[in-house]
Amino acid sequence: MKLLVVEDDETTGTYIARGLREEGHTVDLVTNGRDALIQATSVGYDVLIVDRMVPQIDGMTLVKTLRGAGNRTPVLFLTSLGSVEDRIEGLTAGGDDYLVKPFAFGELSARVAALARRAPTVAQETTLHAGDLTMDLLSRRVIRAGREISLLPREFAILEHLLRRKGRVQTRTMLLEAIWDISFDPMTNVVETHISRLRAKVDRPFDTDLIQTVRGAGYRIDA
Amino acid sequence: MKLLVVEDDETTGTYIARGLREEGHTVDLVTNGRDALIQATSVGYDVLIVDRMVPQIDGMTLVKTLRGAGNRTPVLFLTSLGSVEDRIEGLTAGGDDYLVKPFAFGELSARVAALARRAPTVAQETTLHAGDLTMDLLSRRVIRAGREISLLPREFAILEHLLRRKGRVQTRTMLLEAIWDISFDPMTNVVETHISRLRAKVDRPFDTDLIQTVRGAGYRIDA
DNA sequence: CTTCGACCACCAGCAGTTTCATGGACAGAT
DNA sequence: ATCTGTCCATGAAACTGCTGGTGGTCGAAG
Repeated sequence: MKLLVVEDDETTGTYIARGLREEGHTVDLVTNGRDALIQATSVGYDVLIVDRMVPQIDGMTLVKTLRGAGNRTPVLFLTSLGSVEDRIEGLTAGGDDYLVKPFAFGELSARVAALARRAPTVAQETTLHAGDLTMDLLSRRVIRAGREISLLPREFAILEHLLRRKGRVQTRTMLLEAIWDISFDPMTNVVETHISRLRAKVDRPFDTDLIQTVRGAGYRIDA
Repeated sequence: MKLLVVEDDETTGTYIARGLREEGHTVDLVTNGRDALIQATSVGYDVLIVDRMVPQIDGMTLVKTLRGAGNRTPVLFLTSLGSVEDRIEGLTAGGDDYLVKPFAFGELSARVAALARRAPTVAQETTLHAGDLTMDLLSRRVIRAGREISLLPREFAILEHLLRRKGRVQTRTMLLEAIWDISFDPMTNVVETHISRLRAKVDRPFDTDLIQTVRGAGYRIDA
């Protein structure tokens, strides 16, 4: 099982990591929130073990950020704070379990195993690609050929939708339902307009066109 | 097996219902979307057979509504013409299969049986093959001998129709009804013209011909 | 067995229609 | 006031159906 431990206290961190490794798991250890975010988004973990109090990005914010980006990896919070409020906050932020220090290693191990069993994880994508274009869902950034492209929210949503369904034609109706959440024909060319604006930013300044029109059907980004 | 047929055309509806009853199934028949919704939610069916175009609530919306309510009954769509857009939606909106009218009853029967078994192969039937040619319905792409062929909507529809009925001769009349949705002779040679254009793209650049003329009858793609 | 005529199929080009792209105007939200 | 989302009008491009000429096929008659 692949685990990430986020703990700034060196002693505690290595102690946990060694214990889990002895149980046969692969363990990465980072000591601050930013590294944790990078690791968690670039590597697929089965469970994250996160100290509430770590430098740069605190554990709570870290998890909220991951959840916001669609990452559903189960999280076990470690904390020396044990107030009821803290627990509630931890659980509602998307953290799946909570362990108050000091704890017996056996309990940690058992909870990690339980979390992993409860939510068999598939590594979550946080970046989407097509050709020389990269979309980072966490930072909400789009880069093409080294240049950053700034997109409006709606444009971002459309591009994300197309990228997630790379190679498949998306009809106007599908887009209307997915992006605008309406299931009827608005009798206008909203979709065309937004596609046009998106193209102006994403395709026009570059040589090759990513967004393709499929006449009589819809739009598509090539695989 | 308990089945619900949603079809507003009386002739077709009773035809389907009788055929299925003769196979030993219990069949309910309704002629509009609202009755269908009521029936489907109050009675447990094994498969729904739904015409795309029915009064009050159209087939598409009906199924979406059911899915939204957590109903996972497999659905077989019946669609007469079917614009390209309609077809793509049918494949991805939660309907498990679709059948283009006119169809052989045997085919309907087989598909219903497959759906009831929840055979995953049916739902994934989004690519059609013949020789070295592959048609991907989702991406709306046709590849032959590694090369991509770009087809116009009508050409695409014809090729799809022929591929779905591989080995069987399709008469001009059948094509007119299936692709153009007209049941009279237009007194022109539309079909020939489009077949010709299709051949120019699909057959001429290659060694062997897929589309064969059956003199005095129609066209066929060999199995 | 060949020839002829009738029929059928093929195909290139044209023109009408439909569909799509785009720039600009406008209204609502922040 | 600025930014965002929507609507509208226009022009361009794509698509479709038709026409008419050409070539091929079949059967019957010579």
